[in-house]
Amino acid sequence: MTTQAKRKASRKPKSDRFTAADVARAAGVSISAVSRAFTPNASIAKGTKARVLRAATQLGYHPNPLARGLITRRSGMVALLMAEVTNPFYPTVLETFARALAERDKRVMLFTPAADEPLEALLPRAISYGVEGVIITSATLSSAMRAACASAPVPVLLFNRTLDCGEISAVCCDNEAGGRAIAQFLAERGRRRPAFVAGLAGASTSLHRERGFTAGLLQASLPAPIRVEGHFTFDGGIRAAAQLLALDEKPDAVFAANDIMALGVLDGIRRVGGMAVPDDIWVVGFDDIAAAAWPSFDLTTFRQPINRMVAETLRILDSGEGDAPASPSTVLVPGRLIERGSTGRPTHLEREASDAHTVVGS
Amino acid sequence: MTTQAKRKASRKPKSDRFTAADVARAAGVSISAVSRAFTPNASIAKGTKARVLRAATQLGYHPNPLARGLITRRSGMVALLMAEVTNPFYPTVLETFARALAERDKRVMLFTPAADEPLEALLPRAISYGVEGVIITSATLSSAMRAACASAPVPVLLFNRTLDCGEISAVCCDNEAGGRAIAQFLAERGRRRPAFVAGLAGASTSLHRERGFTAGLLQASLPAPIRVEGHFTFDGGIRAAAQLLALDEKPDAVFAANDIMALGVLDGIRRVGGMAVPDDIWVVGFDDIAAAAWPSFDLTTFRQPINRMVAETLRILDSGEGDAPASPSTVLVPGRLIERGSTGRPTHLEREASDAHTVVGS
DNA sequence: CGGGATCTGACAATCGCTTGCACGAGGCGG
DNA sequence: CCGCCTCGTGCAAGCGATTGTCAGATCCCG
Repeated sequence: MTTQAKRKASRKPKSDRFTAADVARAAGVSISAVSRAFTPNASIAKGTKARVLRAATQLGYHPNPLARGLITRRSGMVALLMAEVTNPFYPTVLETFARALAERDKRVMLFTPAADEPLEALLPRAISYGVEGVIITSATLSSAMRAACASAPVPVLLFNRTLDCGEISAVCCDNEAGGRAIAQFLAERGRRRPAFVAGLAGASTSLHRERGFTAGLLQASLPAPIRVEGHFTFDGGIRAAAQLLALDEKPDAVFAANDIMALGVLDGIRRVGGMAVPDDIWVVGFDDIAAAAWPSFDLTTFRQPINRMVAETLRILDSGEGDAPASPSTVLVPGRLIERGSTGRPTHLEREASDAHTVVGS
Repeated sequence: MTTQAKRKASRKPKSDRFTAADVARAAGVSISAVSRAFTPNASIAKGTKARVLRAATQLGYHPNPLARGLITRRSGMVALLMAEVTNPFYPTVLETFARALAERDKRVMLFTPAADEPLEALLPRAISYGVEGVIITSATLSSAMRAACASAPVPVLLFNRTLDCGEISAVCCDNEAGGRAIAQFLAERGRRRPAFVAGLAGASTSLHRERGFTAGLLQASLPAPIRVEGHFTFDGGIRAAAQLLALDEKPDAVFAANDIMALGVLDGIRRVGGMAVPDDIWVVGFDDIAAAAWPSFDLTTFRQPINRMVAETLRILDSGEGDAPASPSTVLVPGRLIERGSTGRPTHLEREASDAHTVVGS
């Protein structure tokens, strides 16, 4: 009663939300009981739990994540450090994470490094929010950052990149296998002068894709690829195409380390003129972003299984929440080559025509 | 000393982070003083504040946002409810918000509605995290949602959509003016049979752009546009193009309610064949996403000033944090027509050639 | 039918911080 | 030179939850 009076007297109504005390009163139990009702396998009688939950539902009560996080250090939030939002691959990743976490009743907190700000400044901030884990998708990692990650009080995970030192867990598409698959594919189809458009210098993704690609070519008795830089951007791809087509001995196949560059390469080739895809030159990307499937591009690419990668990431995160932070593990998820028009596969229109057995006049 | 011993003896080291108590000890003041040092215009002597801040910097201390949020209800987080992450316009918005908020030392918490989940279920969850504001970018708003927003204990803002009832604040590009500008532009350049590709039925953006477009056409003594639906998606744009080109009297200009549909329209036109852009038909979009500028598309579009829109949104958010939640306001930010090849402007290549006065052989 | 083992739920301390309140120290005018 | 007002500070009571501890209720079995 006093509490109620006090609550009423308090100037601000605070919020219309109910607290554990309200639920406790409604269910005729103590606050602890309410807490336990919401704590998995806590010591509470089945009947009491049911009563509490019913009252809670009726009042629309949910435990306050902030208050809970203050004590348990588990706030129901996961930090996502993401730098390259301009690459369409990452928004998809972001969305997949958000949905997958929402299913576990967790939220994603986004950290985007400012231009001048080093990544490692973000980590303590994220941790101070009591996040349950940190997922990093940034292309390169300074060694200072590496150390900070390894000694963080919460699990830190790398997504779509790996680290040679086995200090930090990582989930990644099998980039090397992908590069090799592409090399093999191109070799089998009779391509003889391959080129590679690299991404950023320090990025493991670009590195591993290139390594696999080169190895695969070698295995097929082809020369190492002509190599140009594309900086992981569309414009970089355009410039790369210009460079490649300015060569005396032009390549007959280009593998760009990601889709956005590959699209740039396609546009660059069109712009320069004189060579046509796929008649004179083939183009292959990596990621399988939505635009790769657009008719204008119809880009052959290596699909990264985002769903599986996200699922693996969260699995590791969950397993790392025990007291002993599970020893760092690196998970490589296999991808898949998606064959489209940029490597000679009939375009939609032609496919439809050839698929149509009852086509008039055939 | 005793405290220190206790801290050491405590089983879990909790975290290596320091608390206000540590800083207080280091600076030789009380915990309250530390708190006040970090509270803008709190009653604290200048010297004390400096001493505290120095100690804090030395220890790398930052107030715990969770604990602070528990009391003040201001956790330094802003919720972003965003449904359509597949439209490349929104990742850019997301990033802009993240950066702008980071400058104010705030974070963005992302809420993505699950397929079956109605938007209004997300709002209480967001509020329970003590967010300082909620920004909604979802296309349509149920009336239940509207009511929930209006009575929320924190400022709720609509981004890139407006509501006729003036209950909720909104920041939006001036869509109607944009539609009108496009109509005027097409009319002046001699287009005579306009078409409009609509987005989603209930979306204010599509509605207002269409209204402005139709009004502008009327003003220029042109007929109302032929109208097809595109559902705001690339594939929808492709289908819309097919529909339009199947007509007996084909349009000579298409305005799609957003860029992603416009790109689809371009690809659809190519695929159907028989008509060329811009020789036979013009295409205009809305948003100015990155892909609109790609040479393959070279799409004329109406640019939304994301930076200004985000700035306005945060301004309203800040102003709404006083006790009296400022009366709902709707801000319309002007956009700008970006003329490119899809409406007859010379392509990059041609521009470069004509710009180059010293071109060999000219 | 009674005693001990097993549960269950209440009490209270705690997480890290904010803030109303009271109090002591100065500054100033009278 | 004194009292009053102001300013700065520390104390302590929370914010809304979790959780170890412990007393009372329940239950089983001899």
